[in-house]
Amino acid sequence: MSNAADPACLCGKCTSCVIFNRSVCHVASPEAMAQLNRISHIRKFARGTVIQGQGEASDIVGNIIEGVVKLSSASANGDDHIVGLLFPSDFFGRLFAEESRFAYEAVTDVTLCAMNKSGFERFLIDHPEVEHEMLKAKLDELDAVREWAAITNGHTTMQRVATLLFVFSLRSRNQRREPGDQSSNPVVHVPLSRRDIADYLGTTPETLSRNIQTLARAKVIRIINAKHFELLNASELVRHSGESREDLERIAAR
Amino acid sequence: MSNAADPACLCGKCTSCVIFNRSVCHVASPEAMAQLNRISHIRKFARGTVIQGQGEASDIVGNIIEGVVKLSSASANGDDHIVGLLFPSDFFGRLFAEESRFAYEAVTDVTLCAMNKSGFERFLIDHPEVEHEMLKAKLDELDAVREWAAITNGHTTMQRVATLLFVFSLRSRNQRREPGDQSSNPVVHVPLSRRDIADYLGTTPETLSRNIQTLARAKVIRIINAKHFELLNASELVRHSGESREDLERIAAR
DNA sequence: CGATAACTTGATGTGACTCAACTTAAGTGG
DNA sequence: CCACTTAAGTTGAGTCACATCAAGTTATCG
Repeated sequence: MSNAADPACLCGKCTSCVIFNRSVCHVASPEAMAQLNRISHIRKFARGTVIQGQGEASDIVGNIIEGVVKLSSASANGDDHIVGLLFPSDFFGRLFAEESRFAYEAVTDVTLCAMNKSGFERFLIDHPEVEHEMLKAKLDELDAVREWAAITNGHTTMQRVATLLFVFSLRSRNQRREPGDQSSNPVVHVPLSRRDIADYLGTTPETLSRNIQTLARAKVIRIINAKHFELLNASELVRHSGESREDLERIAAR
Repeated sequence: MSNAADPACLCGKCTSCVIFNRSVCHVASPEAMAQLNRISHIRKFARGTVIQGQGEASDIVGNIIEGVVKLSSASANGDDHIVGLLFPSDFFGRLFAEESRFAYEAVTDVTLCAMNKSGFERFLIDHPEVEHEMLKAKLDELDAVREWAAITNGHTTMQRVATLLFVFSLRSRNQRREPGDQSSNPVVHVPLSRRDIADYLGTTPETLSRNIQTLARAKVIRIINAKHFELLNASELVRHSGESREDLERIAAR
């Protein structure tokens, strides 16, 4: 296990990292990289695992390497709402706080580049250039969360559904097609259950289903299976979203 | 105008700052304070002024000393939504971005401790301890925005109205009463128009008005005038909000 | 292959938006 | 300082999108 080519070997872990360019790590100096290599370790969580419960003491942070994590908040009356989704290269966990206000749950199988929270906090003090990058990332995230809040607030369910589908289509643009799929149209992969999508959009599974079926009947999309859709008419989808294409692309970009 | 006691004199501006303790400035060293004193200046904006338009190049940043600023986003179809409110000691403006995604508008008369954006960005590079404080503040803000999004998403209009009133009551707890007000009950001051409140809560002025009147008929509040309410029954208001008191206090705290 | 969960479809009720009239407050100029 | 104007807020009636309850259908997994 001391082979330098072995991805599990600490020595080369970060240099072969698939999300390196998009994570905060890319500004780290060689010395900082070596230290990150020392304090980080790969951890995997199965789909459905609650990585961190709401209100629990937060002790791990890190970057998502693979999979999707949902951030949710349960209110007093019991119903919980998804307040965010984290994708590969997104930073995971809550720095500089005793506990997490939100629950983190693996929506798919998840691979994490995990670090001890206080260990990483100490690292940041020594490496302001990484903390600077972290601040920039969080400012972008703040804008994105506000933008998403504006969408879920002021739009119809159909507009939200169309927005989500289009944004996911842009995100999964460069992913491989489903096996056996011959079409030249883009395939949108939404790795969430209907319930999770509904929670994220602030609606119910029933209403969500109706809207998806309506889009399918209108030949805007074709339902391949519960989590895959063929995009038949992108501009119609944009029209249904009520947003301009530029705005949608900006949302997807983050 | 070179008198050291003169608040307009640069020399003593920051040391007499009323929001110093709550702003990021409080971690600045004496040397850093001197530099902040040099690059900052007080600016005032009249109620209704658009301090920065959506998509405009952002050139000024700073702290709000007095007043309320609304952050809003207008979508393609024209309707705009308030995605945030900024209060005294909150940081204003968008660092590390060419333009602002949102419009900043003075909801009341506003006093700002303004700085040139790139000037402050350069200052942060030299003073990582302030940038660190900025990161912590933004992480708190991120949680608060997500929490608010969860509230506006999954609750009825009445619950949102009650939440807003209660949170504002906690915020204005230590403010002076309206002149001539004899009651011992707390007075909630909401310095926003019905339209602005409606935009913030994701509803319409009509529906908002109906809910406020319902609360008044139920003797939960008494309407003093359009922007002032006497809080007659706090626990009933909490009950209407659908949130636990602790959650509401946490939201108000930020 | 049977059991359980996820998803879809249908029928029904209602909260909130819309359109419209009215009332009250806030500015403005004579 | 008061009449006039205009904006802000309230109230009412009608409609509709969406939630809810319920049943059926299709996946998923042991």
